[in-house]
Formats: sequence, C-alpha cells, structure tokens
Amino acid sequence: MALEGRNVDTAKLELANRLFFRLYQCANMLHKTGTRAVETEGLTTQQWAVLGALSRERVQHGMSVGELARYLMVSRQNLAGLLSRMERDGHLTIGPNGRDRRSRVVTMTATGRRVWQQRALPKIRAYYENILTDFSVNDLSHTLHYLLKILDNMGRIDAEQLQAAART
Amino acid sequence: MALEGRNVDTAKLELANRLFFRLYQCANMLHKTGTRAVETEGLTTQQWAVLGALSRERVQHGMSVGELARYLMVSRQNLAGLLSRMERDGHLTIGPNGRDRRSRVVTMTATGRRVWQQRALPKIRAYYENILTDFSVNDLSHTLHYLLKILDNMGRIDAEQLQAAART
DNA sequence: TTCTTTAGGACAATATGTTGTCGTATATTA
DNA sequence: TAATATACGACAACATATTGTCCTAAAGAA
Repeated sequence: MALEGRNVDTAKLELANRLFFRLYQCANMLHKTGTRAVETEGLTTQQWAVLGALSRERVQHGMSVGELARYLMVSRQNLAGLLSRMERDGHLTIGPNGRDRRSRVVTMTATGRRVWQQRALPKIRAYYENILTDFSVNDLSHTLHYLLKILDNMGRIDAEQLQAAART
Repeated sequence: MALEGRNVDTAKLELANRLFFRLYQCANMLHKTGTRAVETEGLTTQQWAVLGALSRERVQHGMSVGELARYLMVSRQNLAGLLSRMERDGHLTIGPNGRDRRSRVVTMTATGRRVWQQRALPKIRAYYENILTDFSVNDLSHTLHYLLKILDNMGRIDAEQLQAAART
C-alpha cells in the first residue's frame, strides 16, 4: 500500500510537471496569437481583458481602479500603466467617483465601445472558434472547471504566501 | 435545427470567453505564486522552465539556443536575455558547439544542477502538491489533454498568422 | 563553387508583469 | 474626535515577452 501510494504520487508529480509546463507554454501562446488577432485594432490581450471587463452590462457606470485590479488579478501598478495607455488611445476615460472621492472610475468611451463591439469582438469570436474547433460544449465546460479549480488553489496559495511574508 | 445550432454556438462562445479569461488569470497567477515559491533560490518561473528543460537526461550535453527557444516556445531575443541573467547567476554556461560552429550550446553548471535538484525541486514539488491537492491522476491527465489540444491549435494559428503576414 | 538558408549577436521600441516605497487624501471605526 | 484602514498617484528597479532590423558566419544545396 505504501509503495502503491508512492507510485501514485510519482505519477501525479510527473503529470503535474507536464501540466505546468504546458500551462506556461499556453500562456505565452495566448498572448502571442491573441495579440496578433487584434493588433489591427491597436489592442493586446491584456487590453482586450480590460475592455471585456468594462463592456459588461453590470459595469455600465464604470469600475474603480482597485476593483478592476482585483477582477483581473493584476497589480495596481501594472494596471495603472495599462489604463494610461488605453486612455491615451481613447478607449477609456478615468474620472472622479462621486461617492468616494479617493476612488476614480474607469469607463469605456464611445470610441472604445465601438472598437470593441464592431471591430474587436468579431475577430475575437473568430479566434475562439479557430482554437476551439475540436472542442465540444462538454469539453469546454470540463476545461473551464479544471482551470477554475487551479485558479482557486492558486488564489489560496497567494494568500498563504502573503501571510507567510507578513509574519517575517 | 438552425436555431439549435446557433444556440450551441452562442453557448460555446460564452464558454470560450470565460475559458480564455480564466486562462489569462491562471497565467498571471502561475508566474506570481510560482516565482514566489522559488524566489529564495533567486529563480523565476521562466528560469525554472529553462532549468527543467536542461535537467532532462537526454540533454546532458546541452541544447542550442534555437532548440531551447523552440522547446519553450519563446522568442530568441527573449531567451537571450533570460540566458544571460542565468549565466550571470552561475546556473548555466553558454559554450561553442563542436559540430556546428554557428551554434552555441547551453549547459547547466554543477552549481545550477545543485540549486535545481537540492533546493528548487523540493519546493516545486511542494508547490505542485499544494495546487493539485484536490486533483486525481485522472483529473490531471484530462486537464493536460485539454491544454495540449489548446496548445496544438494555438501552434496552428501561430503558423497561419505568420503565413498571412508573409503574404503581405 | 556560388546561392540560399540557418544560427545567433546586437540593438531598439514597446507592452506587460512583479515588488517595494513614499505620500496624500479620504473613509471608516473605535 | 482620534486612530486606522483604504484608494490611489508617483516613482523605481527588475524580469519577461513581443516585434523589427541589421549584421556576420557557417552550413547545406544547386
């Protein structure tokens, strides 16, 4: 039994190793091919993630910088640079928040919405369909489920690491 | 039937959208939590990928820069910076190739191997186990299978995009 | 033996991502 | 009201990633 257990662990580690290597490659290829898919619009995958977040119905009135950083799981400092480039390009505006005067509200501009809906979305849909041709709806939901599970655990580890660092 | 088909497509697009968003988040969290896991060793997830590639038995005699770039799926220019930092840190050396004098061979140093095997690997294993606690061997191989499928299609799209650009 | 391809150095511009720190204004809570 | 927490700007340093261009040297094919 002990031996069996160790073999399972070894198998798991070997699989885990391959899995993370492929995840690493996937991440790079996503940015490379994804950015290429929308480069005519002057966008990148990161900017497309921001526009995707802002285009949701529930955020018609915008999101604060902090909310957006938490939603996208990136640092505030990184997001600041991203947002300033997108403001420069006219895709969004950063205005004051009436309720909380420390906070600023990020909103899509009419131009940004037009670029997103009329030019970027069709290309993004084509990109999705191109990559997921041989995926059934079932395959997709399984993959999504696994990614969510990994993400959950990474979030937990992130919190643990932050706590460990705080104790120092 | 046509209506059914469109609903399936809509469902697929919605799932695809969520899937890629989660993939994007996963990529960021992988680099964040992964790098934190090995930061005591002065490593990053990218450097761990390089060491992982070089530590394989079949590359005891090293790999050329181009081979490594293709294996990791990163650009030559990016890899050059990575390798020079790792050479600076003493983890690897870049020497001449006896057979092909254009090519240079990247090899792990004894120090690099020691850091990798004795200090990094235990932490990486702990990291894997921490993230994949609630994954069965079956879950792992399914996730790996889906990632490989996505990666295959991304590779195909990459080639198509390069071809399209070449026609311009 | 030329011609073409391949390998890689060197450099630049740009975008993305992290951490850390300092400072200020504003909310919130005790 | 006074202490504390939060939101964010403004920097800096660093690593990672892309693209593009120009160059040289060497390998391989016609």
